[in-house]
Amino acid sequence: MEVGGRVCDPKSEEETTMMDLRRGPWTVEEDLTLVNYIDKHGEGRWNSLARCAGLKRTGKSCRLRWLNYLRPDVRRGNITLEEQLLILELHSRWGNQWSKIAQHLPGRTDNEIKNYWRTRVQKHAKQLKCDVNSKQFKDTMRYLWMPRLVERIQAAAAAANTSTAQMSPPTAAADNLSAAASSSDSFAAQVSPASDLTDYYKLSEFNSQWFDGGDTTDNLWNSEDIWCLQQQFNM
DNA sequence: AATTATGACAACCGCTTTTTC
DNA sequence: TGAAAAAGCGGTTGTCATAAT
Repeated sequence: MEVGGRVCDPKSEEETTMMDLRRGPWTVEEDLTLVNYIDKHGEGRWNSLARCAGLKRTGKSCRLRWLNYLRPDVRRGNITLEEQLLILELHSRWGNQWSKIAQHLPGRTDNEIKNYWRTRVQKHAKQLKCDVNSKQFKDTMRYLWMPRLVERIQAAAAAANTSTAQMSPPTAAADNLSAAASSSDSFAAQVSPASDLTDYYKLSEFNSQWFDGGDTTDNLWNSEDIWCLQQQFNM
């Protein structure tokens, strides 16, 4: 039997299904086996790949491990400010279409973005005691969080420019992000008529006093920010 | 120092869509 | 053209590290 260029013994397929499949975290040996096999034979046809490579894993599990962790172009490490802004913008347009969003963040996986959203963004919604899908929270993102991200990205770029002898212009990506944050076809224009935004602009003004430049990598709100927003939401 | 709570991320599950035969 | 298999996707859960008590 030949599957996707791979030759497998049909008996081994049956035997494999009879065997207990491994689950849970992958071992270094399993990772090496998978990487080496894909290096030699390419990816795809995951069920037969798992069998032929001798991995006691489902094809699904192999595919996920490869796509989310072992692929050479997977980018690891903290989500940057630019990436955060892009995620917020794209999510406001497309909702939970993680794979679609991931396509616009090279090296990031849908799983990683989904995890970011759940652990970071939804956490803020929870702190504000509002639903992550509520208009209030979306507008807060749109008119407070995203502009603040843009400010921080621009500030970081400016700082980098002044601190290096080799001046480089602001990145096109940063420009695009700024444009995205104010683009007319984006979420805000769709769901937030200007007449409804008075309160949020007030909120923005109100909170600007709290955005005093405290700088952390991924927390835009400190405890005081959260308190103030809560007061506003509870009005 | 031990225990508990929390956060981050990896992995699994169930369902839908696409591809193959 | 329809059935089966494979792939893809989003939601959920499990595991581990670290912070808090």
